[in-house]
Amino acid sequence: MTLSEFQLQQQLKSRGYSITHPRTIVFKALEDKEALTMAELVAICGQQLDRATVYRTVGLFEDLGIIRRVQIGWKYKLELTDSFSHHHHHLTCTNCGKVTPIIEDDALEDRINSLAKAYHFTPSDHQIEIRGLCYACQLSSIVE
Amino acid sequence: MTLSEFQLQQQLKSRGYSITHPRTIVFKALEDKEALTMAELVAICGQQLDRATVYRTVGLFEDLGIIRRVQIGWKYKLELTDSFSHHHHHLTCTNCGKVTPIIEDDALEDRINSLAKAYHFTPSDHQIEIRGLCYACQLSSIVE
DNA sequence: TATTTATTGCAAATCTGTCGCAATTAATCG
DNA sequence: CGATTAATTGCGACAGATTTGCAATAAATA
Repeated sequence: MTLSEFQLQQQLKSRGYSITHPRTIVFKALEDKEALTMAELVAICGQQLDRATVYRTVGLFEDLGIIRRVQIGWKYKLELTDSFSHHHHHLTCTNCGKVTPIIEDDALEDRINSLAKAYHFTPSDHQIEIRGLCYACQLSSIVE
Repeated sequence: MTLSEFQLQQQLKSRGYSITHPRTIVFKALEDKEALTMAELVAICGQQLDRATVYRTVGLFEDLGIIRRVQIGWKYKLELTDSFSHHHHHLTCTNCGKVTPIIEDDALEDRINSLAKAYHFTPSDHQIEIRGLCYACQLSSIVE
């Protein structure tokens, strides 16, 4: 069992939820992966789990702060929250669709927090998506 | 005709699309407004336009860079892009759902652009959503 | 104003996400 | 470990969101 999996079990147990096979499957599907769309997640788990179960599990995990939704391109995707992965943001290539994670940047995080404060907000989470052309697509667009 | 409306017509014409009544209606519905959900937009235009037309127009406007989708809470909303409004981001209250626009902040924008550059990305757009508690909800949560 | 082509409305089809309920599984306790 | 209890799941049905084909209509062009 991975450390994250152990954490998951703690989280569930401490909040009075059972540790079930479906919940473990959904969690593993998201572990150490780039964000997935709901359709992708259902496709991965779908052979073993009912669609409704995947939806219910995602809902529960969101409530528990285990996963969060982030917008990527036109859709939202699901990924583990910072407790189970590393805080990061996303670069999306509008040409090829490739998603690159941006590792945490203190200057950026500080600015975000100052802004929230300036608006009298107590921030709990935030997401940033930068859309544009990745290096490969810039090169190929020059060639064309 | 507003300046923006003129710009819209230029955009459409220069890319070979017709300037139609439905397209004008959808554009006006979004002009000078907070971001709308698709359901809200359909409700506003729905009496004059077919649902399918609203969807098709939104798709076209996204392709043309006239409108963009931003994530607000768990849903996406639609708003005019920077060429037709002012660049801004969003604070979403996770308690009452209120959305507050954050006016442009140079320090933040600079950092975003530097990061994109560091990853060899040519950025075209970006969006930031900060989730948390607004001032009013912080006060009421203390009272409880 | 007539012609040509793009665009729209309509209806049907498809996805997405939700719900109630009976069957199953996990947790608890002896 | 096996029986009991309560939570969870799978299934089928359903409501809402989004897409599509096609005939009717409107915009652009000359």
